[in-house]
Amino acid sequence: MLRSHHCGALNEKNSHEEVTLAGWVQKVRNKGFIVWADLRDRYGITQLVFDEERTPESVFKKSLDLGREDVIQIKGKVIERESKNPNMATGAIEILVQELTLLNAAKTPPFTIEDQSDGGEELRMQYRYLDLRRTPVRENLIFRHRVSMAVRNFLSQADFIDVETPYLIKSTPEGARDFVVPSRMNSGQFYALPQSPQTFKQLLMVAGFDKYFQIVKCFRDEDLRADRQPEFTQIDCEMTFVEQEDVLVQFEAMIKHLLIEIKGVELENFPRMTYSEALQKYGNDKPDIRFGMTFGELNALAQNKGFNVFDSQELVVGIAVPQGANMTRKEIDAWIEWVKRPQVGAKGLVWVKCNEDGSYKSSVDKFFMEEDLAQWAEATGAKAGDLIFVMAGETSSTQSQLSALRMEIAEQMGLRKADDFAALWVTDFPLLEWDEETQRYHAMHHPFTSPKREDLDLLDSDPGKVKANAYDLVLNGNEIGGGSIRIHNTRLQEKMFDLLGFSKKEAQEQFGFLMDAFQYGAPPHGGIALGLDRLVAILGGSETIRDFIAFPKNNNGRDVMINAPAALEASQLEELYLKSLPKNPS
RNA sequence: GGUCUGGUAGUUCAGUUGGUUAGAAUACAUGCCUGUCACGCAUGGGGUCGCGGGUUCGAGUCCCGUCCAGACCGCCA
Repeated sequence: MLRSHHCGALNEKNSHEEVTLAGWVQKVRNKGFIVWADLRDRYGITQLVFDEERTPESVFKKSLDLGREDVIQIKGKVIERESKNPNMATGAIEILVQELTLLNAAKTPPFTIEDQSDGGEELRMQYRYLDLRRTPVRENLIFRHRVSMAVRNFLSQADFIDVETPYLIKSTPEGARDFVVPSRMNSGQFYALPQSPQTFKQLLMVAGFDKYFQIVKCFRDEDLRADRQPEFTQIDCEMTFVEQEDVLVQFEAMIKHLLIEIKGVELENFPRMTYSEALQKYGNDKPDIRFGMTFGELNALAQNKGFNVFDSQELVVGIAVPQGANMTRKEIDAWIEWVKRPQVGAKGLVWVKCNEDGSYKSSVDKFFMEEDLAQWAEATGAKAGDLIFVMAGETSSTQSQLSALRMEIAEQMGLRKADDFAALWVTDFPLLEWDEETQRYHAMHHPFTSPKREDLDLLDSDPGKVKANAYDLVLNGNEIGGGSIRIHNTRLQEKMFDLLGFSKKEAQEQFGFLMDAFQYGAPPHGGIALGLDRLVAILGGSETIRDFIAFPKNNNGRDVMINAPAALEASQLEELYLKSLPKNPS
């Protein structure tokens, strides 16, 4: 062993002990007659002292050459400090060094390895192995480890079995774009990386595994976001002989367990909200319910009163901003500009100030009486001192625009607190979604989701109205999981593919194995998949999953450290039966 | 595919209306310092102002294009 202790271990009780330590030089403070060096490892920092009088001369001389991030080993004696540092775990002691070995000298790193680094995002990603030495980044990964272990322990104790499923599978046209991998042994053919182990876990249910889980990488070739990476980790679960209620109860218990174990927070029972209720009240199928500002529909109150902008629209809807009445005209205008940005895309914003004295002042005073505005206040739940923002337009876009405004206002008012947690289930999603572009239905969840029994008749007459046995788990306004009760009947599955525009032949080619399996005694089953990256980030108080991934990709899906993706040599392309492409001039 | 913001010293940033030799902090180097711990003090080196073009007597600054980064919209069964 190169060390007897780690750098967070020693305190007064170890005084006079001879120890051997190894680690990285965090910082050197040279006072002339005496040199201190902070020695760092994963566990902490221990101060080394080199002294003209008490350290052998050759060792003292060597200490003058120590630089940041040098890897060293020292032997010395634990002594009490003359001036102690109460802010450090090891602040009462230091090591009087007798021997110093430079194990590996380090170049000066391009940014400081401190909690508050001077390095920017891009540079730290390029030298991610240095960034990972920083305490906050290291602790994020250790935090992830704790969450992941808590999940494993919980599920294992609940009789779930961890089964690995293949990464080299088959591309399917449904859903996200696939990452594909050319096959050398099968010319012109390609594997695809799984977007989810969906069909495999269903086959495990057919195989009788009863309860399965896997913490597994999934891959989607779509554009990135702060909360989306092309490869990400799911807590993938499936259960046999269950109905929707069983799945919700099981995984609500898991999330509650995690919150207690990881954050010491006890959650109330999760509210249940239907998809349509979520849209009506929050304009969003993943509402943040930690604060109010719920939607108030104003169609009946605001239409046909002479204000043309409202009259022709499908939906007039408002929210009450608490204590918003004292906003200045300039601040209100800034919000109007904000919603008009192309990312939000609203045409405008009507405002009503609910003054403390019970009077109302609005941007539409010409068209509405105070009595009208008082009714709006009631419909949106606005109290004296609040401000009402109103939007009008086509239902779904207006809902999402007002929702964007609601979230941004809450963010700026500090209502989205990182250490405040509220989860809910969103249920009764539509089974299908009409896609204007391709003029056909898409599965809202995925093609294996079962329709609600009471809606089976609608499958032929009005498929768009069919509700699914599908549910999402929402935490603090983020979708952290989604699942469904699956189809386990061949005929229903065939019907589903038919609705989605698959020919019999296509369905057979792509999912024949699954429909075959359903004919050999497939039990009723269902499950859920939770995004581990997002879950960890939110529990850790962030919505940026990159901070909780050891080696994440950047905005363009690149790993700037290893510089991937990259071009292939012509010989390699040939071997894979791929034509060589013109090289990117960069 | 689109919108917005940014790109100036190793790093993080400032740089006014277009006008002298482009600054600060930090990091780095050298020296000093008898208990530092964000040590202190002094000195020093360090710049293709992302790249290309244009306007102008003159461009870090204005215009066009382009590349890179970040956030978002589309997309994400």
